[in-house]
Amino acid sequence: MVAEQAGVSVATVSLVANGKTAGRVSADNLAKVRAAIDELGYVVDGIGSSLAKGVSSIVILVAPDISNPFFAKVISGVREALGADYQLLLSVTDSGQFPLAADVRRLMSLRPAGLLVDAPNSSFLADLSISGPLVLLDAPGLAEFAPAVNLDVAHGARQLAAHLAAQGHRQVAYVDSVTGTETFAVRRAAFLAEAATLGIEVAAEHTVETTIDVGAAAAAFAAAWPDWQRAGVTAVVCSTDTHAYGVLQEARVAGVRIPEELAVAGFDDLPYSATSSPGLTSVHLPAAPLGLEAGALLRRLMQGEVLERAEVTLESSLVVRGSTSAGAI
Amino acid sequence: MVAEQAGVSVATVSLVANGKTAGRVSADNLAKVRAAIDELGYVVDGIGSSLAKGVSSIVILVAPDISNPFFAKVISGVREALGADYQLLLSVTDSGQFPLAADVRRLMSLRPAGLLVDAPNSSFLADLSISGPLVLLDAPGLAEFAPAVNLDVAHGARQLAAHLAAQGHRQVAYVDSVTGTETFAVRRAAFLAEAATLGIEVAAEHTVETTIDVGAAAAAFAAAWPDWQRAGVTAVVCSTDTHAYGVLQEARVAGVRIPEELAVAGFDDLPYSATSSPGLTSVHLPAAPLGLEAGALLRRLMQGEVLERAEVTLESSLVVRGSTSAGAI
DNA sequence: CTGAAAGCGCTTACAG
DNA sequence: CTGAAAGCGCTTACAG
Repeated sequence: MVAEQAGVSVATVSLVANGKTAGRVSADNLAKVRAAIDELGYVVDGIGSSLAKGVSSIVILVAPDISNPFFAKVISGVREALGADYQLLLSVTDSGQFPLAADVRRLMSLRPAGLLVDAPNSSFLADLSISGPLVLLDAPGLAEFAPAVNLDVAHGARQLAAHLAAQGHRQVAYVDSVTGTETFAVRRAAFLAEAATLGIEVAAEHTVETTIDVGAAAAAFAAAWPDWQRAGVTAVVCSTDTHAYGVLQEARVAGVRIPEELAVAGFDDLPYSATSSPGLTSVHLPAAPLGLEAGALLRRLMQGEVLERAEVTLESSLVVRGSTSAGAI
Repeated sequence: MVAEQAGVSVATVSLVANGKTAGRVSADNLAKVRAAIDELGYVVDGIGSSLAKGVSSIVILVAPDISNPFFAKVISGVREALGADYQLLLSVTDSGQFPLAADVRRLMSLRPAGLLVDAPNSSFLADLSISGPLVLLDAPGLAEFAPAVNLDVAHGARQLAAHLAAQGHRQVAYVDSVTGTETFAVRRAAFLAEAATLGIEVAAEHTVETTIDVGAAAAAFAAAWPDWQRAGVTAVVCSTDTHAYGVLQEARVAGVRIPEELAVAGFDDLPYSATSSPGLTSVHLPAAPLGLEAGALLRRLMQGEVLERAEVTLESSLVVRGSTSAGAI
């Protein structure tokens, strides 16, 4: 250890570097060591430190889809909550695909201080069996596995159903996501349930599923629209805004007038939804607070607190724009 | 080391786990160790391994703006090139902000096998002084620091100038990005130079700068448009599509007809650019190839090859859509 | 308050 | 082909 140039033992340097000097290092030595550290530009070796301590200062965020702009806000929330003590690293997979539990286990061999898992499905969590600090994001119904911060997407979904009903829609189509993530099941179930009570029919044959991709959604809509139109469908709800962009795109190509001929709505309220023409009606999800709460929870866990079955739920709400309402932008 | 249950030494297990058995482990022992590993679900501890070897199997990708959907494709290209031998971790910062060299130095204490740095500026690289395998992405003019994979954005920029000139525009405004990334300087310089030779004027007072954010761009445009309009500006070029979305949004609010009254174009060709209404004319940048080439280069470096001043340049090209051409979608 | 020593889990010459 | 041993850079009881 180079910083012994301060004329003290490695033990003392370690104490200083870790700020554990309270009543254990003389002011004199403290100053000498600090000077040496500054001078040499010494940085504690993360690997050696991690091995000795048993954990690193890394927090790993596992997520199936970082390409989603929604996610950038979640990340900045997490970073804010975690502060400078921990390094946030993203485990990325091909978009929409969840990593294999085996991959995560390999990540765990880096001894992260904590793990954040976004939008997991239950089989993934069951496979995982992780011991360290773990917080789930957007994992409805999975609070049994670990503390979770969830979004009440159901609330927004019901608002959306009410909005469409108020606009007079009676036959509605649904574009679902193929990923087996719980949140999509909740979005759909909540919307369908509320729609049913309001006299809106969402026929099984008016439901399609695609990956979370503009092109895929556009193609699916193109294939389905003739049937839907014939059946009197006047609105389509998409499980994500990304799907909705595909529908808007294809609708423009096909000359379908939005919202007069077809109303379109999505979930997520991505930044572009305010920009598209017409603006996209969407269920707004609080991305930054999601990251912030999850980061705060994980932090407490990493500091040794015991949080059993902690579950925070954040509200969602409908933002109405021109894609469902001729009056709006 | 638990897997000694195979009845061999830790050394032998290590050999097997690292696939270095060629002529060093008997078939008999090989089988026994493999069986034990499978049975116990043993995973080599990354920390211990890294400490002994001196490097980990982590590749860190440092980037100023992962919220950009463009980036998702870059990442998937990198992953594809890197394969299963390396774990890709993203170092995230607040969007648009580049990490401090000090932060990166702390990351380096994780002993990554390699480093990928996207869109750096030269002062960041000068501060960095990294020794291990390092590849730059989208770092025009910085090939002196490390092997780099660049995008020939200048080519697309010139095409854009030619396109606008052909459409008869003579007074054009420019919306730049505030981040000090080289690529933005190149985009602007190439566009301005070509525009000048084609008789297009881009007055200094018709240039604004904002962060890469739809809202910020919209606000800047709203403030500038009255002046621009008075001065006869008929087209605005944005340094990113994200800026252009803000312009489109605000133009709609202000009742400016696109492209008749104002033509709008951007750079990046993000997925949403095909979806907006009108579609956004944009300089297409090959995202996935960028990641793929950079990953391949880094891989060679990590395997010990020496690549001096390697520089790969990928082409850009203009995609014309309705925002600059009434005939297009 | 301070330092010598053990130990974290591995890998790699080295001797056999 | 195989195993005992040293060492990677740190941290943390422990003895002084």
